Amino acid sequence: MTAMRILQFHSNYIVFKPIKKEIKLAEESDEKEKRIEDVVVLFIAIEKEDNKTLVNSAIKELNIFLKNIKLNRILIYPFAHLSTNLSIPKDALKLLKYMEKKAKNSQIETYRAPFGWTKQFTISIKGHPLAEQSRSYFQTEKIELKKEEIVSKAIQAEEKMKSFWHVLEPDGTLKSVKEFKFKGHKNLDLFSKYESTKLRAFCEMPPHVTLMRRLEIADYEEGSDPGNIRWYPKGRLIKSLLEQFVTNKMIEYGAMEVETPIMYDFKHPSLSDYLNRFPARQYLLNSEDKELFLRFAACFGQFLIIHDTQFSYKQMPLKLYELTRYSFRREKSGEVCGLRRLRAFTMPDCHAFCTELNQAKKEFEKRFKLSIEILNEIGLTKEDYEIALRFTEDFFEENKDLIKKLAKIYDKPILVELWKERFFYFILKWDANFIDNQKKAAALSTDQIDVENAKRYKITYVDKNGEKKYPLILHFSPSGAIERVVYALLEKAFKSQQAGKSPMLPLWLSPTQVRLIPISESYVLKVNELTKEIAKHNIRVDIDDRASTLQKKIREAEKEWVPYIIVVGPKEIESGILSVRDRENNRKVEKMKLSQLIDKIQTKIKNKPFQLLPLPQNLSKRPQFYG
RNA sequence: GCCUCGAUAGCUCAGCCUGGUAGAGCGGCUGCCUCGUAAGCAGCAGGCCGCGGGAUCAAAGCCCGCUCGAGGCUCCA
Repeated sequence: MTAMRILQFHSNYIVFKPIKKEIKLAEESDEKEKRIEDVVVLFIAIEKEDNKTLVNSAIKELNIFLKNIKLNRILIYPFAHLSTNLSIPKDALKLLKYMEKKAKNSQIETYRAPFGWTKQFTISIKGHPLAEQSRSYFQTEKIELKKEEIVSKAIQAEEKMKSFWHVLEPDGTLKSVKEFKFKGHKNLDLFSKYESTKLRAFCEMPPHVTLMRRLEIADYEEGSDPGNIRWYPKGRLIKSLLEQFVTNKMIEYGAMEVETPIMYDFKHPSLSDYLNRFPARQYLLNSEDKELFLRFAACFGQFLIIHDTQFSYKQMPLKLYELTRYSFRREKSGEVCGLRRLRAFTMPDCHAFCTELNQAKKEFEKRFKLSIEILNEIGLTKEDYEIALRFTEDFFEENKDLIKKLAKIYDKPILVELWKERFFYFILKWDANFIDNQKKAAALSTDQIDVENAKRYKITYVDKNGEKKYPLILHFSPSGAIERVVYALLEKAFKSQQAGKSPMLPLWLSPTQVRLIPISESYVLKVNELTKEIAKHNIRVDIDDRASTLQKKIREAEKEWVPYIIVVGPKEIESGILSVRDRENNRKVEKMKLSQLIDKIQTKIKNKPFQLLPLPQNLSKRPQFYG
């Protein structure tokens, strides 16, 4: 069979130097050392049967390859040692020159090492999978046949997976994305484009990263793996409050909180099957004779519990809940970003085991409402996120009632991803997506109806007739990863700042809720009494007792996003009327009694968890974690 | 994981192209000021110029590799 052999390397650089002419026909050369950076080097031996047609198809393939690796530079390097069937030098040189011309004609930056010389070379080859290739170019008919086979298989797989994008209106009508008018739904438009066309915007450091550091919430930890975050006291407080809040909500909903291990035996029979389908993103660790992996969700722990649990239709839907601190996913290094996408994250995860589809649908709807409520109480309203619903054509035809209900509950257009056939383990899924300042979407809450894993984990319940049956499993995260909620709150605050408002966190999450600023040092002692009085009412209050000016202290409190700032001097001490600077109300100073302030705050943070200030009450006693 | 860019004082950054003594502002410390709603004044301390290698008489600077970060690609069970 005729074939042209090319050994192809994507190299960081190649240095070569012609040493000695080998044949009469050798080209002229200056015999100087040449260096070419970031180049695809093609080592070629021209064989007897090689011809222009083969060169043409080689260049064609090469073009595709270059596009793939986003490079446009090649070096044609005659290398006789590749073959024992070399053509005569005259023909070989002719063909090499033809190849050079063809490459140049198709806009490739082309270099060629001289023909007919012994050359010395050093090459540094890149590490990616496509960097080293040996290619053979066959006669044309052969190539086409091969391609056709590949293409038809790819099309089959793609058809199955292909997504059709629609928008579901609150009244339940389904329109294709092309038909839908996005006017007035800017974020949905962005989201649909993000999902379907993968269009990305350009920005510098994500705003929330700058903020999480400046506000001493969280920071990167270089001493760990990328995507593992350090949390400073203020950040730990915020995160802890969110964790408590979501957990309380889930217990109220009727879920039973459990705690399960973070690492599992790689060889466990129920787990290995599932794992081997997705080996790419796991953290693996070896411990003595065991191979373990870190969980990437709470599924394993809860499934293993429920596998050993006796339950019947009478106890269903049965709900288990766990706040995983942490779940681990070894996301690709280029995807890890700030608090948006981590490798170690805190995930509230609740599984509901349902008897059959009707029960699952009912539960699904209940949780959909619950999620919207939870996000809202956290401080993320329907305006802050967009919902996507994903299902198969069949499911939609048979369950329009549920889809319509969901549309009505959300009361805002929903992006729909429709598949011809089921490809994943679920038949229905929704997710809430936050659109950030870089116009990137990040999923928060999500729920799905899983029809595969009960069988895989041998989870059964006993039905009315005493028979063992596989339940449907709902996978629910009421808020999404807690880190991601913090990210969304910070990005939201930045958005409001861009809109000319004072950025802030919700009052119940603000590390300092009230800051007292004594008018001068001589008032510190008296103001301290006031601080204690306010702290008694479960309000996080602190006092700026540092030796600095009043104006500067106010500026710093504003930069810290403190919701209420109170300057205290002789007037306040005598009258008992406080001048309260209210951040939410455009930083206007309002006069009120201490009891009024306490009432106001307590009303606003009613039903939210409380935790004490995690820092010294006196600012003079606080270290500076950042800046 | 790939491509491109970046890393200099606790923070934000200049210097790098064209190699030859390490710079500013903020912050910190000390002193003065004792202040009425977003930056008072002065002085001092603070640097393995991300890490490792190379070429050079000489490297923050040039070359190679690595780590971490950003954008893009890809991916997101």
